Amino acid sequence: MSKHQRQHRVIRLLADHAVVSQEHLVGLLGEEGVVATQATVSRDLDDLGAIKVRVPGGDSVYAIPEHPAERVVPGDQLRRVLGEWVVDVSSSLNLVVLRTPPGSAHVVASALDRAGVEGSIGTVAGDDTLMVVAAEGIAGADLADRLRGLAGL
Amino acid sequence: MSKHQRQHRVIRLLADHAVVSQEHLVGLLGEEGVVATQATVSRDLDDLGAIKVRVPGGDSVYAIPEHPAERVVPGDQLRRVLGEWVVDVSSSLNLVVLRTPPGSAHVVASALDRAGVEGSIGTVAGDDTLMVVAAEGIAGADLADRLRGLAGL
DNA sequence: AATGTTTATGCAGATTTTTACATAATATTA
DNA sequence: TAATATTATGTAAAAATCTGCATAAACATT
Repeated sequence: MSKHQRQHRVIRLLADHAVVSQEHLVGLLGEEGVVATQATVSRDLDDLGAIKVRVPGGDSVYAIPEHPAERVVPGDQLRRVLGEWVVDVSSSLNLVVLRTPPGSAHVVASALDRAGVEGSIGTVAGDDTLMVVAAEGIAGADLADRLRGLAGL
Repeated sequence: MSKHQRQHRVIRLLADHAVVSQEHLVGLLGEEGVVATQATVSRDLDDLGAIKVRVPGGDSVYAIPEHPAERVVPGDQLRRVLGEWVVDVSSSLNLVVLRTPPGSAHVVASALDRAGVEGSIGTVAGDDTLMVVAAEGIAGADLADRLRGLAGL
């Protein structure tokens, strides 16, 4: 059971149950035969950008914000994705073009979107190429430099 | 410098230079400041599906087949990709539906395409979902079972 | 504020991945 | 075919990742 697979179960469990604590979540995972400790689910919830929200009745349950903008990919996680998948960065005017191995552009675009990179107003991804549109007043070259840094290039 | 990043350089170097041996490639990488041994580039070339082709003049150089179908993702590599990214597998008639984390469906589809999975005639990927079309005479459920196995589910 | 509950995190061990070294296997050339 | 050059691979070390334990920090309740 990979980390992604466990985290997918977490997402489903949060949708299906009113999970009030991390120990609760550990229990629910256990019922599915997935063993994990509170420390691990704490990190999973962090990875997934989950938040605890108050619900009518006074108690609070975990949930994953619908709107991606509310989710936050911690900088560390973004760096990990860029470092692994981005193989080239270039720019022109207000655009930054990132290259990836075949089929991987969406992974990177998705991470960038969720991380809400400062100075980027959006991304589009093809198969092995994605473009990041720099906000007005932001030079693509500067944004490119920043992304290059994150990618370790 | 991640493995993907190094392999991307290999692809570029093979396109730009007539690389006659793995030691040659090691040298070219070295010129770019990337240190790697012959054993490593041997595995890289394998990962990339590179082949050695005869060119006019009698010597043979490395190249990566244009047509993806000529490339082969070794079974081990495919298993790795599916195990990491596939979080759910289901099927209906001649279709298998795979779910992945957001943005990762293309990675999986791309790997499946290049691996040339027996009984699959093609894939389409969205953001977190991809479909595999089973060949006529192949039950989607059977194909699904096989993929589930590869994904460790 | 004190107590109890819940969550985050430093650290170490376990696991996985990557890579180099050494060498076996293969291919090439004389 | 023998000698040489090239490539593949078993093995171990290094590096990176993941996870549990222990505990600190944060939060809630009385």
